[in-house]
Amino acid sequence: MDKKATINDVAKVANVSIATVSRYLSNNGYPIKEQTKLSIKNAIEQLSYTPNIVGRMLKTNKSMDIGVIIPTILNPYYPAVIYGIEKKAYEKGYNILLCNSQRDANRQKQYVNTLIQKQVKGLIISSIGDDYLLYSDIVNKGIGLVSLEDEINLNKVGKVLFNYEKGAYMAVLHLLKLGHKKIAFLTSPLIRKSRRDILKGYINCLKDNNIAYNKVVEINEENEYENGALLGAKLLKEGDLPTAILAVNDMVAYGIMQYLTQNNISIPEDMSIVGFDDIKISKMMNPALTTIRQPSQKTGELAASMLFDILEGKESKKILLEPELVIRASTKKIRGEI
Amino acid sequence: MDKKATINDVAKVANVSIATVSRYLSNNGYPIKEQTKLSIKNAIEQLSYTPNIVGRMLKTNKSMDIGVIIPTILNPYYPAVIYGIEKKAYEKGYNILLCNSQRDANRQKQYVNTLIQKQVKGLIISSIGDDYLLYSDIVNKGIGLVSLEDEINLNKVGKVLFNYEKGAYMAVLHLLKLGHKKIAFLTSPLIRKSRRDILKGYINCLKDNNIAYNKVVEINEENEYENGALLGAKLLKEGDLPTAILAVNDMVAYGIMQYLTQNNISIPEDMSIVGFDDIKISKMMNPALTTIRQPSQKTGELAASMLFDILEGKESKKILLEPELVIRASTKKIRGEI
DNA sequence: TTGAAAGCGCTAACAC
DNA sequence: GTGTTAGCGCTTTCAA
Repeated sequence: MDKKATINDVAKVANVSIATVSRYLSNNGYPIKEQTKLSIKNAIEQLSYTPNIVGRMLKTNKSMDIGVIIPTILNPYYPAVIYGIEKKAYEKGYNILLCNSQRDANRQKQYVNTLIQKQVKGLIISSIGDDYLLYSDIVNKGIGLVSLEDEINLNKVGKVLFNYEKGAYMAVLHLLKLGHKKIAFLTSPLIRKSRRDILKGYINCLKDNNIAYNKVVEINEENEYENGALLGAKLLKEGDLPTAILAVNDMVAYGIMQYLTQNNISIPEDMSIVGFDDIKISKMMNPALTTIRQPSQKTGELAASMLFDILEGKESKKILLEPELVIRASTKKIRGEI
Repeated sequence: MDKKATINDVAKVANVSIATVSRYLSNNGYPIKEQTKLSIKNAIEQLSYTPNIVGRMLKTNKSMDIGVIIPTILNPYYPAVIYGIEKKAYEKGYNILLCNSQRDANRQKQYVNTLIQKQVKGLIISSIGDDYLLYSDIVNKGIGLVSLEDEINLNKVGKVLFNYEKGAYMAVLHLLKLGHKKIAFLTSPLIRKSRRDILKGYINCLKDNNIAYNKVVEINEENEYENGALLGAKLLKEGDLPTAILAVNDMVAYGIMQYLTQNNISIPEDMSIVGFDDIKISKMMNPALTTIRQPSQKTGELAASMLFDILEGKESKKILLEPELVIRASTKKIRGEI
């Protein structure tokens, strides 16, 4: 492997100064003689020179990277968000440094610090925990910050939020209308505001409709795909079964469905279930999942657009996306109801 | 926003030289008086100083970024690969610059060049096209390169491959054993070697078993989720229907299944279908998808490990992962067969 | 139209 | 133990 060529090498070969080469590269209309251009062009090809952006960054302090921190790429909701972000970023010439926090506050903090050190221009984060010192440090350093889902309630931080509470309310209402009176909420650890908001919506809807029965089944650890089975098992063990379930998200709903089916509880005949997210495959499941739609790709696009607005000096905004109930086949009228 | 503090500011506040601060930061056992350490520590906190890695990179030429280029993050196979890569990268302290080529050779080239400019130490790519000039440029610049799926047949390039041909062969054999004699292959554009290898396996298995019927349905464009419906429609229009289908991947299989079901062709009663990949959700589909397992997360881990080995000066390797047939409920004996 | 040179933030060789 | 300084690759001001 040859050592990488630098602008100096190009200048030497082309027999011009590095300033001229730099001007040629920046291609900003600065007048250069055609012949000079040509010899620089040749030198670049000959050396297969690629500019070192690090040199430029140090000089201009202009990075073209943004950081994206998500809980886990294994839940298909997030790839869709990333897709939206990348779409906008690509248009603007930005690259994405992708980090999975694995819902670990320490790991998240580590990543944030690394990203700051790497001089990212902006950061889009679906955050875990509420380390406001960390967040305000980001902002104070002039790094654009946009929060997803769990709001970071700070000035100058863009927010793309979702009305989780209302979504849960709609889901439970749907079940009530189908005649269900025993509805449980099965959830991963309630360590995120978004999840606690879903719980709120669940509780409020029951209260508003004078339903006494409520059952919240929570597990202690994030186990990704296994969450559903754990929750299903815990539910069965506790007894006093519900007739319907609200799951904290679609992936968990799948796990629960699979577990219950294996245990001879059929869906929706014996148990109705509503998910949360509406990831792409939910409509292809069988039974197709009734769920609350959270627009993932749009969330990503909005977040990226907002970030770039902030970087261009515009005010940070707060967008609240509204839920939509998507009724499919995993919910039905309770047995005996007409 | 305050301007970011630099090592100079810290030195000034702590009343020491920048060299001492640098030594303090590098934390490599170089002796520093405890008291000096303390005042530097205080200065850093006071200024909420974060080291600028760009300065260090320029000096040491040691980046801690690797690039990852995949076709599309919307196919859940790739998030799983990324998960594997990130796991290993995190252990090594590397960050990931994520790029979706969208299966566009130009876009891929653009991303590669950007990544080179950004001085990534290595690159893991599920490549599109065969721009060998581009690939050898990467290697010549001393950047570690590992190719996934479609082999980049160059020296010093690590390869994590999968036996697509054998996988397809196994899938078709499975269908033949179930009594199917009319088996079609439905595929996205055959622009990738991996897809053409699947085609080969399909053809060879039919040939080896003296089956005359063969039908390859290919569409012209990548349409992500809509591929399946397009393929299903094209299949029905052509007539002379098969009794079983091999799909180029699971996502496409879902699309086909959905389309056929909507058109009153039930699976597996009227049509058997085999997918390719075995993404997580395939076992949760209904009918659960019979498919060829391609170990996604492991692919990512192996690729990352191999890349880091290359960066440490070890020989590049070639790993061929073997397929596994996962029989579920989307395939059954043909009508009339015992 | 071009070149010389300062300097971005940092590390490391060398000096004390 | 600590400081001085050159220089990494680049942009940009100033001068010619």
